[in-house]
Amino acid sequence: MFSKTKDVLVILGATATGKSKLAIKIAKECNAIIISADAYQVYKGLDIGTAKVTKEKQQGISHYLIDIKTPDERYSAAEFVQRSQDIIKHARQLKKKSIVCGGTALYLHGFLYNYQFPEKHHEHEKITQLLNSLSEKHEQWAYLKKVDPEAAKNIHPNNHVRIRRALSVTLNTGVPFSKQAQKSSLRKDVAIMGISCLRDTLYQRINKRVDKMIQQGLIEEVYSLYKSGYNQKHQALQAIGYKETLAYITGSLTKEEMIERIKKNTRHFAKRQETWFKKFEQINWHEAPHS
RNA sequence: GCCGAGAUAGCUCAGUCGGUAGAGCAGGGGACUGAAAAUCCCUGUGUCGGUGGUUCGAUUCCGCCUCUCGGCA
Repeated sequence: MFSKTKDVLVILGATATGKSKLAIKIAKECNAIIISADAYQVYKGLDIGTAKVTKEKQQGISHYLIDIKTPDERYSAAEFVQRSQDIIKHARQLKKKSIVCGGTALYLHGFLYNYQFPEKHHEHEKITQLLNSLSEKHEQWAYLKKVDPEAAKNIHPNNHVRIRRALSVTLNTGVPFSKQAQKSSLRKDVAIMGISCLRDTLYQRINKRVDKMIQQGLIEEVYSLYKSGYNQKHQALQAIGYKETLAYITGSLTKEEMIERIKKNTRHFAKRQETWFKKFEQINWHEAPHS
């Protein structure tokens, strides 16, 4: 797994394939620390629904990038890439190996291919106003086409989230969004291990895991977040398992609908993860351990 | 047992005034460079329950049969 030149192991795979457990096992054998590549395990209080590894299960292995944010804070791919970089440096000083383990594909891709994200900028007031004034369906896209035709070509007119980002970056930095992304190659210090699972089996595991989450108290967990004042406006509660449970708590879904919805959304999610991973190079695929 | 309603895609159903069918969901595929567990795109052939009849032609009309769901016994 590790070698002289590769002291970082990336473990990736769809949700519910048993990555975390495997990471701990390897970390114990190889004197490694674990860095979580997960967009939602960073949040304190989101434990059951994110399948966060408990302290006991961590078995003394240092886990990084877990519980570093409160649910009202934001987190991003750029922050992950930056922080994971720093942690690996730190680990090297301690003569430890690093395992990057998670399922947030954009983060992993950003890490592996050294994404250079645009300089952090504060959106100018004027630009925010301008963007907000472009409220009609395809107005923003038409505008993007004017300022960055290349980006407009690659982003579907309906994809308002990405259009909005492309516009914001282009207008605030003065450099077209499409020119910001530098193609770079896979970093040399990593080995990549992918955990695969047959679609049918994976879906069964997901269904089972969701039932287990409910048993373990997902609803109570979300309710307590809700009582603390967190709601669907916060990035943290957009996570699968949380948004649906919130809808149940506020009465727009029945319990059965909520559970089915969580399962379905998790299935869709797993499929999207797999689509991402097909793009990654040099993955050594391994069959998921039976659980 | 009688009366009524139904049987069409994996599911829920629409439809064809007779020219072999289409939506939603599920499922499948894809995009992705500071929200990514987000956001978005593409993708629908199935003995139209069985059988006989009318017809150039039936999933559509008629008869019978089977099954399902209501109601009455």
